[in-house]
Order: sequence, then structure tokens, then C-alpha cells
Amino acid sequence: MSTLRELAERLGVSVATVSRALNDKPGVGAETRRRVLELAQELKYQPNLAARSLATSRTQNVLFIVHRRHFMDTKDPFYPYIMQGLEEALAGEGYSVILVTISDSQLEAGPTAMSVFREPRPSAIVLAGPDISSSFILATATLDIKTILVDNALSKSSLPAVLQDNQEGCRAATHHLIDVHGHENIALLRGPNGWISSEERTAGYVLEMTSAGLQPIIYSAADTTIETGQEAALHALQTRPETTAFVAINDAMAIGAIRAAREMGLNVPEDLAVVGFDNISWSGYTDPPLTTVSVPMRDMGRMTARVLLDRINGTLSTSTRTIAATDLVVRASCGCSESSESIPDRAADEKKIPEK
Amino acid sequence: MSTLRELAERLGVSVATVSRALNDKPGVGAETRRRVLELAQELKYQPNLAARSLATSRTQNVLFIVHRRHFMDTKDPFYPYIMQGLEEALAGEGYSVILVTISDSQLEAGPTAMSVFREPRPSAIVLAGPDISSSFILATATLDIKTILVDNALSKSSLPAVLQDNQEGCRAATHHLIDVHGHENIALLRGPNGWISSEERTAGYVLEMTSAGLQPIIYSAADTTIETGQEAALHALQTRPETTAFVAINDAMAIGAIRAAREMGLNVPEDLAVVGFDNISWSGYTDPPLTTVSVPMRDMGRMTARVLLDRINGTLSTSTRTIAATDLVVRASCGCSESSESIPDRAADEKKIPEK
DNA sequence: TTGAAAGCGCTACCAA
DNA sequence: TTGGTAGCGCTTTCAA
Repeated sequence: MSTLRELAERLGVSVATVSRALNDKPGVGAETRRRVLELAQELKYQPNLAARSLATSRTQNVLFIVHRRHFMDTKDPFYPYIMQGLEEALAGEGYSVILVTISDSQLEAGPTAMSVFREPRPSAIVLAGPDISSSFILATATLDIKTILVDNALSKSSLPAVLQDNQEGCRAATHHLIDVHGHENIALLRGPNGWISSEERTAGYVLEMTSAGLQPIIYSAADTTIETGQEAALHALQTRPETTAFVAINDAMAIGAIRAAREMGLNVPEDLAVVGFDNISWSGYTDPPLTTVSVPMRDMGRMTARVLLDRINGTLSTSTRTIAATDLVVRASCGCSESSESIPDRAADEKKIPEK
Repeated sequence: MSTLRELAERLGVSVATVSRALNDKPGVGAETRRRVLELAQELKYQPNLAARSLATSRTQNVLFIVHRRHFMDTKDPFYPYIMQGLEEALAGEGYSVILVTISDSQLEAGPTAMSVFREPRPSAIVLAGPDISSSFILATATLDIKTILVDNALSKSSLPAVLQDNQEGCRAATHHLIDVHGHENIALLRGPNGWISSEERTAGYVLEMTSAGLQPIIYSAADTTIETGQEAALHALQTRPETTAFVAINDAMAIGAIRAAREMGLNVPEDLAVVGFDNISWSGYTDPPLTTVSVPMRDMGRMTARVLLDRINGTLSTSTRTIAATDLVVRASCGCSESSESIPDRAADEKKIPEK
């Protein structure tokens, strides 16, 4: 393990100069810099992170904070994918990703009560999921650590956030039912209010319905599971038998809707069309295979890394929302024949929207 | 943020004494130690981890290393659960868990090529999954960093490992088919050789079959997915129509077997019984609901933490395998009526088997 | 543009 | 049982 001093001695310069050269800081002659970089490469110099952290009181770590109940959600694992994308993109940049799952009581106690925020502090913090309370977010943001939200956003704040295009995804799904399959009585199956993705998906549905001159019908359940989806769909089918299609806020509820249809003796998609959202791994194996909207989760992790790096390096100062494109995945539950599944993948696209 | 020196000055002792007291090291008077601990508590003293790492050349981090393709396996997410259990158990002990996903080329290049192994080094390394090559494992083990395997083990080595009770689980599942449902022509659907969990599960099946005087029939597929399970089951049904039950090496293959049955016009469980392994989250929602063997993944993460802490603290010096108990989850695909699903949960049990 | 040196806060060795 | 102190390797300020 070579050290700064070793490099300095070999080159006959001071450690300060070597440090400056290696860190791209001004005040080093071009030729000197070149020689330093060359030798560093040759000796495979790796900075000692503890020493750097001690001197700067910052680690090279990024905290991935997620609610304990939500990290590995059984009905819809979302955050592990994002974390992996983040890790893959950050590993090459010299940053490590630390998993921190927090409980309700920690959420309430706030970030300062957590030892992971002690000196030296992380380079950045990723707050993942809509169930991180805004008080926790706000408290974190005042800590002078780069903070970014994923699958969540604060309406009145300028915190950077990475989101999937919920509204457009749900709009496209609804549009498909209307335009391709000619449905008119399309009901939305959704969960409780408050989560940004639910709200945006609902907005997409409503937008498309009204712009097609159709009446939006919304059924809200207390949760977004197979069971609640089934219940809500059953209720919908009983109270409004004219319903011919469901847009579900996620795949679990969509699967519940298919079960409800079967329970009522209805065939999917002949008597009832169903579309979901998220494209979870087993949505292709339901009977019939589920038409749904895919969310590029790993890409969202990579996007998060990019935004973070931009902020850490000071390249990007304006606050932005980064929106990952979603894609309609057409299978059979909407009424299509399953052959047309592949739609060109624009998952890697991303657009940056300067906030306000 | 109080420092060691601050405590020392307040108490009128040296920093060395304070350090010893706080770290439970010998050479401090009982009364002095008490006073130090008291003041530390009062001031909420938190050691600066960078300083400690610089002095000891060890971080307080634990690396969770898993193959990039395997961390979030779409057909059977396993490691995120384990990682979460690990994190939960370690957070209170002052350790952080860093996710490191590695590619094939990194696997080949070995641990020393990775920057996460530079100075200061992690307190411990968790190598998760059977697709970490033994050369990588061996190289890691020589690094003088506490290393532990999860869902994997080296036969000729004394490395500690945490595993689920695959053999007993598969034996119990097979036993259930024989004993409760009277099947005699039971075939095993499995994947490629080499993975320890597959081998052990196969062994459990073979053990139970032979001890019941029945002939084991094994179908190996190239992978353990729904598709390969379906193919293998189809092949089995065509070549040996007398088959009345399948034991599948995992839930995905079991689901494939159910699809194959449907394809052949067979009813599950009336004409064909199927049991799986892993109890993945949607195994309760297949048609019929899948009888399977549950693996306490979060608990395995906690067990890993415990073994790690024992080793770090030097409490435990003998190398062990820690085996997490598995449980048969009886649903309907075996022929039972679904009511009996709950079997007392002994998931938290664990037994330690001194190696050799 | 370069160098010297003062820390950062802790651990661990050596003396007392 | 205690204290003094020399690093650990880096960043950064101040002088040259």
C-alpha cells in the first residue's frame, strides 16, 4: 500500500503537491501533475479513506435509507433493485452504499438521533420511499449533507428527487383500454391517499378518462395488496356491473381484480379487462398474463447515482426532478393477444425537469 | 460532538485511560471506569469512526458481497431479506452494512483487485450465495478479515457458514406426500448440479424416498425457473405417466410443474400433487396455492450477524455451521385442504453444528 | 507553483 | 493502574 508520502518522496516533491495533483486541485504545474498521476497509476495508489475522512470529516459512503417494513416489500419488491442500480453506478466512483433500514420510532426521533449521522458524515443520503416522513426529510436536509429522494418528493421543497413517470404510465395504460379495446366503463382500483406514486397514477387515469369524455370511477382500498384489490374489485363489480375494465394502481391489486372476476364467473379479458402497474416479476405468469406498466428500477438507481455525483462534485447546482420513463407492457389481460409483448424499450430515457 | 480528550480533561485523567475504559480493555480501576462510562453517557459520546479506523486500520463496516446477477433474483428474491436481517442486527452494535455486488470478471480477478478491500479494511465480510467461486472465497479468507458464507459452504474448509436446513426441509416435504397423501411415484424436479442448496435438497428427497422403499426419480433442468420447471415436468409426465407427484427444488419450478399439468389436462392436486421450496411471497397465490417449505431469510441474516459478532469479539473461536430450521407450509397443491396452512413457526430456532 | 507543518481523534506502546 | 505520546495518512492553511 503506497501512501502520499511515498509518492512525494519518489518524485522529490511535497505531499501537499501530490495531494493537490491527485485531487484535481489548482496550484500544481502541469508537468508536475502529470508526473504525479503517472506514478500514482504505476504504483496503483489508493488513498486511505480513513485518513481522508478524518481530515475532511466526510466519508466516501452514501446512505441508502428506507423504511424497515418497506425495503423488501413482499408484494412488490422495489427498493432492492434501486439500491443495486445505485451501488453499481457508485462503485466505480469510489463510493460505497450502506443500507440503513429505519423503524417508525427512528423516523420519529429524526436523523440526528442516529449514529450513522455522526462524524465523519456520509457524502450523501438517499431517502427511498414515500413512507419517510417529511419531518424526517426536512431534518435531514438541514444537516448539510447532500440529500436526494427516490420514489418520493416534497411539494414545497427544492430537494432533488428521482421518480418514475407515474402519471404518463397510468395514462398510457388507460388510453390503451380506451383506444385499442374500446372500453368506456373503466374503474380505477387504488390504495390510500398520500403516497406520491398513487396520486400521480390516479391523476394519469383521471386525465385520460376526462380527455376521452369518460367518467372516472375510483375505488379506494385501505392497502394495495392482492386481497384488498380483490375486495375492491368485487365491490365494484357488484355495485356497477356495467364495469368492463379495471386500471389497478399496482400489479398486486390487478391480480386481486382477476381473482374477483373469476369469483364472479367472469372471464378475463373477454368479460373484464385488467391492467396493472409496476411489472413485478411474476406479472408475466398470472392467468392471463398481466398487461402492466414497467418501471425501470435499476435505472432509477443509476439515475440517483448520477444526480448525487453531480451534486457532490458541484457540477449541478439547480435542483431537479429526474423522471424515469415508464413503459406499457402489453400482455393478455387487457384483451390483446399475447404476442405483442415487446414494445421498444425506452426505459433508459430520462428527462430532467428543473423544478418550478 | 465530544471527543476523548474532552472526556479526559473533564475527568482529570488521560485520554489513554478513557479509551481503555470505553473499549472494555483491562488496566483501568473499577471506579475510574465507572466515572468514564457515566460521563460518556451523559455527553452522549460517540467515537469518531474515521479516527478509530485510521489508528486500527479497520472500519466498522461489514461487506455484504453477492453476485450481481443474483442479489435481486427475479424468480426468487433471497438475499435482500438476508441483508436486511443482517443490517437490523448489526445496526445496534455499531456496524454498518455495505452492499457490494460483483460481476463475473471481478469474481475472477479476486478480492484483492477490489478497492473495498483497501486500507482501512472492513471488520467482516459476508459472502452470500452459491455462485461466489471457491477461489474467490479462499482468497478472501486469507486476507485476515473475518469471513462468513451464507447459503453456501466449502466442504473442505472450516469457514463459518450460515445455511438453511435444506435436507430436512425437502425430506419433510417428500414425507408429507408419502405419508399423508400416499404417493409412491414421486419425481424430483431440480436444476443444475453444484449449488449446495440444490444438492442438499436432492439428498433430502432421496433419503426420504429410499427409506420409504420408494424409487427416487430425478429430472435435472438447466435452470430453476418457471419455464424450465414446466419443460422438465412435461417431459416427466410424458415419459413416466405413472408419476402422481412432484417435489420441486424451488417454487418457480413447482409453478412450472403446475402449468405443465394444466397443459396436459391434469388437475392439481387431484391428478398430480406438487410441492415447492422457499415459500416465495406469491406461492400462496398460485392456483392451487402452493405447498412449500419456508426458509427464514431474515432470521438467517440475524444469525449471520450473531456469528460475525462472536468472531469479531473473539467469543467464539470454533468454526461452526449455523443451520436455520425450515418449515413445511401446507397449502393446497399437495392435496390438503387449504385450511391447515399454519404450522407452528419454529423459524427462529437454530442449531449449531460444530464442523466435523 | 511549491513546501512545511498543524491538525483530524483515536489506539497502543512504553514508562512511571 | 495510570499517563505521555507517537503515530495512522490525509487535507489545508500559511509562507516562501
